[in-house]
Amino acid sequence: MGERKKFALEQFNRDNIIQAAKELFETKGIEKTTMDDIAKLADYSKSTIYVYFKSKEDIYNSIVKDYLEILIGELEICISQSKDFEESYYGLCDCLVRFEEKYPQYYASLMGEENMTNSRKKGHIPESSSGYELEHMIRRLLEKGMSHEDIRTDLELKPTILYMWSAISGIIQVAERQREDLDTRLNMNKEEYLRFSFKTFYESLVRR
Amino acid sequence: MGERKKFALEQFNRDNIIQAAKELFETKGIEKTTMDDIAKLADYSKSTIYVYFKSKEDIYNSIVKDYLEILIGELEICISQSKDFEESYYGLCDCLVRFEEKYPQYYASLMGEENMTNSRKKGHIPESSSGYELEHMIRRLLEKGMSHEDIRTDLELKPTILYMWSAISGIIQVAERQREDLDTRLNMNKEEYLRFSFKTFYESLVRR
DNA sequence: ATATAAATCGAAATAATAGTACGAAAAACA
DNA sequence: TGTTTTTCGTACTATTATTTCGATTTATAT
Repeated sequence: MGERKKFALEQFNRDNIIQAAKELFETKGIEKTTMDDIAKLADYSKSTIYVYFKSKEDIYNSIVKDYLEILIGELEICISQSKDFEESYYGLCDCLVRFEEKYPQYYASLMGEENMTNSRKKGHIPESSSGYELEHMIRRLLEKGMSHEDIRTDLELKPTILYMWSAISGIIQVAERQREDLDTRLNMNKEEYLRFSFKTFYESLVRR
Repeated sequence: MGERKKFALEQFNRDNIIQAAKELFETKGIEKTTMDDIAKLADYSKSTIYVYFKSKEDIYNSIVKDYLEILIGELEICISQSKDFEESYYGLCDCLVRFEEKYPQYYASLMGEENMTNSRKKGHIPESSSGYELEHMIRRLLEKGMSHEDIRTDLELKPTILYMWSAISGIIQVAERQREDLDTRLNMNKEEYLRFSFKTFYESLVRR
């Protein structure tokens, strides 16, 4: 009987909790947000929170998963609309940069740069490997829309795609980290530096 | 009077504590290592630990700083011994890869990928910006040993150095993260993938 | 050797917070 | 109306970083 309804209700409650947590994580930061905070804002008792999520990390991972889907959605649209490799490439770069700027916290998690509690704890492998999923997704997207005609003939497609992804994510990461210094050192803002790097990299990949 | 001696003693104590912490962090992991553990292993009372370090994070940061110096030392040697840009480049790559494999935990911190407690806490900027120092160092090293003759004439030197650094660090990061999958997907091991990527990138930079 | 100062210790107290326990109250349901 | 499910509230446990502070040991100087 109440199977579907029950499920819907459960989702409803989980969503409320996640919504509250999201807000708090963004304003107070993850570490400073307590389970009591979340309970209060979501207007549930703490016990109830623990009915729907088994831990704070569980909540965090759910949020990350949400953002993963958002990002993947954006990437899919952006790539599917592209006419050729060049458009896909720049679209992808742009998409990632915008996402990183909008949700730096979650971007880092999605990239596998970090977990909630930097759990490099010996032997503790994060259950939600959403971090890795993203890279698989990207590779799938690129493999689909890309052919041997698009890149230099001396490069093998599959390793090149991963290589390309490495470079792009490295560029974005460093650009963000060095944002302050770009101006001083290079007389460039982040925008310009990114354009320069993406372009230089693109041209190095394409057959000339 | 006892100025020099006092300083030496203080260093001695700090070193003992750091030594103990290092051991514990590596065996038990950072989070699972308590201040009591450190005190016991270092054979000091907990109160004394707090005389020399103001927090657990302070200890961690000191350790990271040590590794930063080690890495920088290795890089300096490796680059100063190189005859030309090609050697510097591959030496740098090799150095970083070896370091990353030896001390993955500290490598990540040095790279600014993570702090002890992933302190993306709002407004909390890590005091010890050792993360950023590394990048400056690398840039200095490369700028010194590199000239306009080494890279394509259409590229400006300074932005290119940062761009190069982005790509290298991205490649290493992704290679480590995807280590498991490289075999399945690319029929390559990490070693081979890295060689491929570094080489491809190098050739894209160099004037042909 | 002895008084003074500095370093260290011990042991208890504080504080913060994740997660648990469990009976009572409320809501949904049959 | 009786039964089941959900939610609540409150108190409790457990862990740990960090602080406090008087007592004790060690070094230094007179």
